[in-house]
Amino acid sequence: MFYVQVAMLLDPEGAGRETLLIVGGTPSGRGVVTSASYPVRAFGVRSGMPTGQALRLCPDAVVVPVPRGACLERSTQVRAVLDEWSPVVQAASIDEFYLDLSGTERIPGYEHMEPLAQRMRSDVLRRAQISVSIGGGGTRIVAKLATSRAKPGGVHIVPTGGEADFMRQFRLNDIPGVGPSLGASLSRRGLHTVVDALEVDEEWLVRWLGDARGRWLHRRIRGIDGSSVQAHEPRKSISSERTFLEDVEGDEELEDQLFKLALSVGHSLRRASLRARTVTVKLRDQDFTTRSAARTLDDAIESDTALFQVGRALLGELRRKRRRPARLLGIGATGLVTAEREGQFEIFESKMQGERDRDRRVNRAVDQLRARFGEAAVLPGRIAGSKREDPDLDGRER
DNA sequence: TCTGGGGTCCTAGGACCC
DNA sequence: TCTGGGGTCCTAGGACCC
Repeated sequence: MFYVQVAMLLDPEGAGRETLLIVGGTPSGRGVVTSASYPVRAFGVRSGMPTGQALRLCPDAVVVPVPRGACLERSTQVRAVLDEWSPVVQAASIDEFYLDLSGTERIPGYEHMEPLAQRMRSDVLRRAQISVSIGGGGTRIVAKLATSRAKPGGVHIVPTGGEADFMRQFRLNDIPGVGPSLGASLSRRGLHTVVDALEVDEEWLVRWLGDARGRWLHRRIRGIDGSSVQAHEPRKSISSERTFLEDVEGDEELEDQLFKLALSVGHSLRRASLRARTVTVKLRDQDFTTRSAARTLDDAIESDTALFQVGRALLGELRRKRRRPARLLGIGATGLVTAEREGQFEIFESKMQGERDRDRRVNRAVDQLRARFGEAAVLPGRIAGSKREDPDLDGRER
């Protein structure tokens, strides 16, 4: 419900008054449902569903776009409150956090956790205006499933020692990590519920699902989860992609689009003081075939131009292999290293193949100008050329 | 009913190294 | 003289999550 709550807070007179609210892409475009209010879900609307289909199920629903910036802001606020309640808070997504309360169990028993979680919930609601659900348990997987029992807007604590019993009520599809594919393959073997799967020896799960997955499921359905709560996991990738309103055929237009995406990824990299060693380009053809091409460089890069140059070569490879109108184009950066640490090895500037120090300085200067005077203050020639008549740009800004 | 955008993790095969 | 074994890195694709 996070996206729906933020959309309602953002527009109290409009979306805030709607009971039947869908947050997601426009029905005329190519959007899907990101989230929907509970009354809309009663019509069978689910997230990920094409907005057009959702509106056929619930014709009176109002669709609003995803308020991305506001969601990020609100997520930060929620986290700030949670940080006061637990020394270790891990953000699992924009609207999901794990808190490690180890140590507090010495105070009293689990009965203590229920009122604690209730106070936490009230605090988040009061200070961030977001209603959260809280689940508690001895492992991450149990806590997560407990949260699903707590919804909407409540608390569910699984007592210590009650984990295995708690798991028995779920279907295998409910287990996080069991998606459509694994679910179907379990279903084919007659396994639908946790109770079904508890009957099966680990050896058979391994034989059916492979070593890693078999052992993983065997532990998971017993509520066992080896992973711990980590406060600040470093980012592993930064990407930007776009589904076009209409499929794009021309190579030149694709390159223009790629350039814009590269600007966005470059900006995110520099803001996070990161550089990337690997660049990946993703292309989805008209028939939904999705392909990608990647290249790893000797030196990590952070400038828009370097990202674009590598990306353009990769896009060329993909287009040579298969030439169809493109539905989606994306560019991603992985193999991330912090800009400071990587910088220590830049002894021989002239040997750099990816980008020059000059590229970096130009990009950082442009970032600063944009931060001060707005996004349109400085535009690359490639984009500015087509915007010469843009009324938003007066002479000073150009 | 045509299918978003931001991510993480896993796997399999090939190149390469000692 | 038919063709070891262990390891890392890279690429492409796919499953899965919110």
